Amino acid sequence: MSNSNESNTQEIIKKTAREVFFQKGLDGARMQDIADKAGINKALLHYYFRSKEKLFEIILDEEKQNFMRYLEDIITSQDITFFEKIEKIVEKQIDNMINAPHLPHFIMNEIIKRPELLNQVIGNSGFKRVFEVFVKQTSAEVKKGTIRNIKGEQLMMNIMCMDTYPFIAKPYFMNLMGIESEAEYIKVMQKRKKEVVEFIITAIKL
Amino acid sequence: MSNSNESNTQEIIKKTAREVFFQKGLDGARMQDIADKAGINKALLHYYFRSKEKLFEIILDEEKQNFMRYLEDIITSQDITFFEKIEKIVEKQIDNMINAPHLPHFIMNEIIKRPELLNQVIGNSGFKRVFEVFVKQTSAEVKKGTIRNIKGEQLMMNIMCMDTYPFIAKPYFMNLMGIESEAEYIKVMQKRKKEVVEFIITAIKL
DNA sequence: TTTTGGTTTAACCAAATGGTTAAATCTTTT
DNA sequence: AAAAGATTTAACCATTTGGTTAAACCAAAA
Repeated sequence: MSNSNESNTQEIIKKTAREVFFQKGLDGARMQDIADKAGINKALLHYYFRSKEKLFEIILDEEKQNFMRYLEDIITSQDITFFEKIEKIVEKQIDNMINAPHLPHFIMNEIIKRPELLNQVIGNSGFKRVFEVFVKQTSAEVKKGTIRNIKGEQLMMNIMCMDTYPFIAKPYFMNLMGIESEAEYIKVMQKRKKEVVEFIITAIKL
Repeated sequence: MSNSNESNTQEIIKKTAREVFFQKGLDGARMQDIADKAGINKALLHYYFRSKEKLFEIILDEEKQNFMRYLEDIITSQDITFFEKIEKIVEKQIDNMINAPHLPHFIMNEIIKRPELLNQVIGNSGFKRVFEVFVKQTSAEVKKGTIRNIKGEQLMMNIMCMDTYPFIAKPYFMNLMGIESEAEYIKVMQKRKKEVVEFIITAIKL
């Protein structure tokens, strides 16, 4: 390895650590394993990140920002219809899952182990406020008569369920559907986008 | 504690261990913690279950049987309509989640860490075969013209998503919806049953 | 060339943890 | 009362693992 790699090596470590933490969790992850997979040694690991907890916290901080934040723009936008919003939400959410398939499971995992994390993860995201906006928008659409009577909470829940769970239960669904490779599963998920949109729209449209 | 508790104590240990494993995972769980919460001591733990792995394996074996098996009766039954089947599947599945909320997350967690488990969990369940039956039934309904053109794989995926994910992301949804207690969340999930059924039926019915 | 900082090596420490053991105690059965 | 099994206590061991340290090495910048 060459010199002046400060940011480079640091990034390699973080990228590797992210993968290991995603797969094994905080407890299951081993510093030695991270070092090996990053192609460096344990001493250098601690040279950059003082401790396992520190490293974990940094990665959690970075990841939690990617968790749901992007929905704000779509939901608060004024120039598209409610149905178009749903379409964009589904597409964006599934795209994000394709890019970071382990994220929701990882986040939930750590929240279950240490419930204190919940506020840290959700609190800062501001998604709660956006969520309430969506709930009001849903009521408005019901009043307008564009969709049938449904609560925004349930609708958003259904959307998030259908976008997220196939990635949490990926190995399960892959086996069930006889899909062998990750690549093929991603293709199925790409196609699934418009299936889900159609499913939701059909379920609520009047 | 009294004597001749062989089965009794054994059950207490398993019940406690189940909770701890569900919450902390195999790596995060501590034998001392299990012993404390079960109101016994570490020595007795090893007296009944030789090792942590052994204990874990026993619990995993018991739990994986509760995972999805119950769907067979509903799907293969001849005397109810396709829509009634969906209704029963949703109700049964949500009921099961209420009784064992951590199960799917727990199972997925361990499968991610040790992919070899997948065959052990799904293979024996026989659900794959039942799943294929459902897929054929869906095609048949499409041909009959009772439902719109949709693949059985996607439909079943949607059903499982909406039944399961709200329990995996329970802390997240609770916070989002401003629900304070587990009991209240369960009530919401009870009500949700017919919402989900309505949602699905509306999404596919012609 | 000297200096600086990234990197390795290798030995080491302390704490946590799974697991064992032996003896004593208590309870139920015979 | 004696035997057998359940349970506790408490000490102990071996391993894993996070973390530290000191010395040496090496590449690039000054």
